[in-house]
Amino acid sequence: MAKQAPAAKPGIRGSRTGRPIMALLDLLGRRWTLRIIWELREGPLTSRALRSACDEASPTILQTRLTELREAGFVELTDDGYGLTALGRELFATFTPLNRFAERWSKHAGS
Amino acid sequence: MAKQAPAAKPGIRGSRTGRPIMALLDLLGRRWTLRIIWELREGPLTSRALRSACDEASPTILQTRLTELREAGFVELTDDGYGLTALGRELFATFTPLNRFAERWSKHAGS
DNA sequence: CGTATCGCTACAGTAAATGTAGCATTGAGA
DNA sequence: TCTCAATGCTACATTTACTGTAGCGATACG
Repeated sequence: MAKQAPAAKPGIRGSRTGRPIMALLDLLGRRWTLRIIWELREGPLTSRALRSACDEASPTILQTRLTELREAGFVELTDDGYGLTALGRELFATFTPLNRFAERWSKHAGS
Repeated sequence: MAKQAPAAKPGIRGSRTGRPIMALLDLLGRRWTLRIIWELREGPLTSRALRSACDEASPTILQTRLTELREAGFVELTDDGYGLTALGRELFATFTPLNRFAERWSKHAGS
């Protein structure tokens, strides 16, 4: 699976299908991606603060994800650290209902 | 495939934090999970039809994800194949806005 | 200068996913 | 009954992704 530089979103599986949702699902379906967006919801965090928020995940993978998220236009690096862009906040807003769903889910399936 | 019954969600990172959203983000943030739910949106698929829909992903990992999704209560195996449960359809509904967002995002064109 | 943080990277080790093959079961057809 | 095809599912070697730890260069403050 050689990854050439495609015209669509670089390195994002499914981005060549012409179905943006596939590219988005692929990007979001990578480890820590959803979590990062979630942790940045209330404002920018420094790379190390983000790492703490993400349960001390490996800086290697956080850096990788942050780069992907920056290329996707969801995250930007400012003087205050990493923060969601306007687009990123829109994305976050789309899965805000997830939070309420998660609460219902946790009651449904025991625990 | 033995149904273990720990306090939280078995094998789901963050399920012990008491924040269901973390468990859900972890589950959804695994490769093919979002995609599987997406592909089942219009009705049940057999395991092999699902595999085709998922770009011929490895049956090993699809089986793993399907088991996780079944344990989470999002997917069930019926006579027609794998399908979303009522809960699974609710979950799908929460990220339906993602589709529209993805369209906007693709026009925004990152990087 | 010394120290402390920042963003970021190297690298060995481990976990996860892939790709291919195939098993056991079921049901339809000859 | 004996194929034949499709089902859900698994084995296993290879490849890729991620982890954990350490540390770099740059910047800032005393």
